[in-house]
Amino acid sequence: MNKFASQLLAHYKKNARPLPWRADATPYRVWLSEIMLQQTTVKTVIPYFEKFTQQFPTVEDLANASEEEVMHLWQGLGYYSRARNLHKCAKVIAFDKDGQFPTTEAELLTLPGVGPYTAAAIASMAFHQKATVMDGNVERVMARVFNLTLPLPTHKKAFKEKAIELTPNSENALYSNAIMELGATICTPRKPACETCPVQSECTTFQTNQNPEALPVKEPKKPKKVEHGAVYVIQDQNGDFYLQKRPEKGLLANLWEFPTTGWVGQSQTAPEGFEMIQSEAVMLGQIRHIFTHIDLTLDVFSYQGNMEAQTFQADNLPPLPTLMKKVLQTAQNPA
DNA sequence: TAACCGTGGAG
DNA sequence: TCTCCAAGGTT
Repeated sequence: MNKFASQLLAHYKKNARPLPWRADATPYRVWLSEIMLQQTTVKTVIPYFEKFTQQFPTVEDLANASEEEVMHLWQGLGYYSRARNLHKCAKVIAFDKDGQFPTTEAELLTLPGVGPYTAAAIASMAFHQKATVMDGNVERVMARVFNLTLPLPTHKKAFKEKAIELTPNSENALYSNAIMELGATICTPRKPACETCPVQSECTTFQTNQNPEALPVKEPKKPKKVEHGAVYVIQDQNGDFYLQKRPEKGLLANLWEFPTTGWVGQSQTAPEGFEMIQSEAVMLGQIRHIFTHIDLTLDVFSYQGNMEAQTFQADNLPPLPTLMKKVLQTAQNPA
């Protein structure tokens, strides 16, 4: 085993964080945690992981749940296509594969919601196969250890080749956890703890006294679209809320929302579709919500009346995305 | 293949 | 307030 891997493993064995999915690393629990951890921090994931494993102790339990139940538990975690793919994948495993996860990277890669990173993670952590996990943490560690200044994401392949070079033949599950934990806790994007790093002797950037915060180099991102619209919090005579389902594809797909106008790129909002109530609706304030690719501002209106949509009691609302929770918050507590 | 797809925290 | 970005995948 190379020196980088052995030093990293020695440190990890003494300092590993006791994460819930590590104690009992069954394929089901590893898979579930890895799907949740896609672009999501450990701290955010933990309560969701606990909820899911309590409600669905096995992949069969998850497969037999309703879509509504799964979406409800996922509420607030974001990237909702992950939840739909999670449910789809559970059904494949439970009903087509006799409850058994495939054990190789190539087979795992065919499952819904499982890409190159997650396939490698499951093969390594659940089945103890040799696989190289490649995520944002590992890219950053490789950039600094080898002082790679090639920009990402164009040169992802070069980073992966370096990561493969360092991957040990034994203790692969521990190593995969260890290198990501290094990136998450020591080799962090800003203010990395190089003084306490277990692999500083193997790190070119540290040894040549260069600035680790400058790495990895990333190509410029496209600016977000700025959009603006209006949302109407409409209550009937009983105080029940009118909600409608969003389209099955696209942003916040298939989730419930307060009725909104279209979103446009100007600062002026036309009450398209709500002309009839616009004159009587009361504007309560604005909310702003930043998505990955959209900077959205909504004018929040309230109105007493009726429309053609489903009503819900205030204390029994369906799963709402965070955007719509902000709308509700504004309606209940106007600025 | 580049665009799309949430949310919360750090600095 | 703004930028970055976190155990990425799909189309």
